[in-house]
Amino acid sequence: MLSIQLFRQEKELVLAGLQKKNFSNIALVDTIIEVDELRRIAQQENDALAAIVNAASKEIGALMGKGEKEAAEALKQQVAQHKDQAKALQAKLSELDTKLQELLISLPNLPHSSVPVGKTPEENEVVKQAGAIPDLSAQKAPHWELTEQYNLIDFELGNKITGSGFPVYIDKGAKLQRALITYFLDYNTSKGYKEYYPPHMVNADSAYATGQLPDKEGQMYHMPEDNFYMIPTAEVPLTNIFRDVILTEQELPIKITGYTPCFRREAGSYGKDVRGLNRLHQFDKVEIVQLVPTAQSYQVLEEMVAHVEGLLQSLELPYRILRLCGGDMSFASALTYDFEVYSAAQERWLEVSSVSNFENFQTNRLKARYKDAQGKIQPLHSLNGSSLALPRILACLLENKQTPNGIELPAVLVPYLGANFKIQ
RNA sequence: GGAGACGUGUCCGAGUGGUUGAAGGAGCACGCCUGGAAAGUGUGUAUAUGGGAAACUGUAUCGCGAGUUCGAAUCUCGCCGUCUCCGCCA
Repeated sequence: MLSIQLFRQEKELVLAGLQKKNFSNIALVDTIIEVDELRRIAQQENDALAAIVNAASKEIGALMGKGEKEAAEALKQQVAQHKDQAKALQAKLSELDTKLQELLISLPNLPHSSVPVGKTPEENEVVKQAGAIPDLSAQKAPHWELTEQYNLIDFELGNKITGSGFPVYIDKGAKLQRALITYFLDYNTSKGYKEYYPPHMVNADSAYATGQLPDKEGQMYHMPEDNFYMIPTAEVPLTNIFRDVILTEQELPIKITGYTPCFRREAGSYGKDVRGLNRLHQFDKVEIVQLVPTAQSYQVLEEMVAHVEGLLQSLELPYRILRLCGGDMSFASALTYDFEVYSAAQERWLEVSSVSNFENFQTNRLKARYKDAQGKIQPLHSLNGSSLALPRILACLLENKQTPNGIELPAVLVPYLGANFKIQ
């Protein structure tokens, strides 16, 4: 969440940022400033009275110790008079505290100055496009035909077992999936990311800390009996490793990676967007997360972009990099680069990675900080990215690398699939 | 799931209603000592929030939340977690 100091000191900046992010309820900014002022007054009143009561209580203790019972009793009577007022002040303070917290948590992050103005995906800025788009004149089947032809994925079977959007990977399809996950993790760990295998359900505190709650309440699968949420991305458990943690300077930068399945309800999606592997309720993804000192975060963001780009290049896929406009960015992000891979049979770009700098938006909620060499507590910035989301990568590999004689998979996968692995 | 025990600062560990934000020890940091190191020794060593330019200072925090009390780490209730035993089980 945004720091309250920002509202006190840089109101105009907050307003401009929210506008760029296409956030409609701008009036909340004034409400927050008002509530903050009321809260501070309430705290001062509460603290002053508490100080009086505390001092008197100590004196009562001292008098009792000296055996001056009567004086102690008299003072007790006196202090007791403050009781109702003290309770009222406390209640008021905690109410204002809660209210302020709720207000702050409902506001999205502010966009970085380089974020393009815009409301729709069409207004995202293409910063780079690379990789040759294959010539599919000989054969141009969409991946849902290829997966059926080569018996790699059974969508209907998934429908039977669970419902739509839960495909079953079979035989070589399953092995290819496993190979891609392992390759992505190896690639990440070779660049200094430490691997974690986290839980696939999280509690509400974790979902709040990374910003899924309250913003995306309806998008996550919820288990009401235990109040757990199925993770929509590994970002949630991976980032929450550092909730309520004060790191030392030597531990930085934090660079971690993890594979998890991801679960998304995707209510309201339909049509060609959900065909085949394009959009699923359960899919696999390998994630990278970094926690770094604030001054380094934008340089680290570029590093992460280059990291993901290297992975796509090694898979020999045509891709482009977008800088998302204010209206298309996620709730928690300050700057996001999306990676899209060209699906040559569908003739459309599919998002396969999203790399974001959250600045201190998540770390504020997380209470993740570090102690510098002088022992002073300093804020951190958090960043994350997909490296990579599996289904669309699989779809593009199948489509782009199809030939009349089968699928010609990229050479980097040979160590993971074996030299004799052929889809034909 | 049932029964019992327990949950204190970076760690270990005291503390069962009164100057306790919390004894003592370890660790860590800095200083002294040393040719250098170890040992020894001195000092320091939580977080959040409010006030203040700062020094400093108010308040809150002993798993979490509520309650009793002039006063709670200490008493009561609820929740969460850990350990042991039993049950079940991949």
